[in-house]
Amino acid sequence: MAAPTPDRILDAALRAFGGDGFAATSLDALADQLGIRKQTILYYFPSKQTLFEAVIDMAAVDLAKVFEEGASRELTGLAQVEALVRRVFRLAVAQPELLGLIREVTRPGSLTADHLASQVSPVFDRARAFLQREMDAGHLRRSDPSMLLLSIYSTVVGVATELEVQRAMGLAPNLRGTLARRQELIRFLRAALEPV
Amino acid sequence: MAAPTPDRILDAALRAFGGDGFAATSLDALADQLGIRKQTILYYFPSKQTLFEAVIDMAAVDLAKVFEEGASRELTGLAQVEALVRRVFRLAVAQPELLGLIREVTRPGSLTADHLASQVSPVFDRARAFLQREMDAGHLRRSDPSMLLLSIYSTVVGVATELEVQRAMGLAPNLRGTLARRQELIRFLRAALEPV
DNA sequence: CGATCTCTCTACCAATTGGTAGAGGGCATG
DNA sequence: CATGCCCTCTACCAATTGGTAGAGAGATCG
Repeated sequence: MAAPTPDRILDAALRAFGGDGFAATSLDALADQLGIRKQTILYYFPSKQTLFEAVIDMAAVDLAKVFEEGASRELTGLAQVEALVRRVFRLAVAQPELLGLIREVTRPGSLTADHLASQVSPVFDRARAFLQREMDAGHLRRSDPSMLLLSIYSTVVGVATELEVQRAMGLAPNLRGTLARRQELIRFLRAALEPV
Repeated sequence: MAAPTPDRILDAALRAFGGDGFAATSLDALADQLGIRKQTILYYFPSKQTLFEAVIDMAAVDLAKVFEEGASRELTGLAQVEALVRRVFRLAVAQPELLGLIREVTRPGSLTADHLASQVSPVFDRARAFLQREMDAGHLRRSDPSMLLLSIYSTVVGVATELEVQRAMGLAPNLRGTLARRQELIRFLRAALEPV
């Protein structure tokens, strides 16, 4: 109750947009869920699109934080990659909607893609530079850093996100299962990345 | 013009649902695009949900085909995995909406997930059994087949699907780029999978 | 006290949604 | 010709959508 209204709206909107998607989320439903009227939402965010963009901006900050967090620790090579995977998984458990939001935005033809891209690409640039440095130093097996990053990204987000696929494969989507999946993914990445 | 109306509807619906999502697709828009009336759609598919399920069934058949295609060739280990990756990429180029549809269905809480799951899980079972066999035979590095499969799946679909992410990373989303990405992914998988 | 500002509300609205009812045309079969 | 079936249509509809207009409550400030 202490949280200011705009923050509460952003929070609920993140869950709704990330969970159900932009089109499937109605302002009325959002308002109901918050115990306020739709017009209160429109007072702070003049249109649904504006609200969506605000949510993305907020999400981008959180995401950047996840990446930057570890950058300071000065771990090398695989240790850094592993730490990143752990952080993304922690995020996936704590805020699964945030990863869902990414998938919503990265839909081909999304008008809002640029919005996220401009915020996230510097983060990617730093990550890429890091990988390049570690390869040059011999701490990681050599390969194209951009594509390596894309592969890591896709795998981590995919494994962390695609609950239904996991269910279809017969993997129980509980916490223990998630941790096991994380472990397996790290082994997988290690096998692919550790220097020969 | 020769194609029967229901087939044309299914085709357009796959593109629309896979590209824009279920909620963002309206029957009116679909009909307009086909040059028919919405009621004609509702004649063949009594509700939007029914149409969606029909599209999923159709997609599941196509997907299963992609997997089964290679199963007969009796390639071993990595060669088989590589061939599969190539087939999925070919599919991603030819019918990107199909992969988009998967992501739509695998959204958490999707009511239609069971529908796809029941069709796809036998395919996964076979793939899992294959991996297990190849590991036992020493053709692949040993690891948990389920999670390995999930990792492969996530990576392939992710790399093939997330065009906008790629754009954000500065990778041009053209055909040449896609092929390069495929190549890098195969290298990545090989590094992770080839027996020590 | 009166004025202004901040916030949330009620009251509407035009447009779009998925879906129903049923007319009518074409074509085959009796 | 008549009957019935297959298909696509026009005509509607109730519900929901995002959004506008503006009232009113409460605090702040002169």
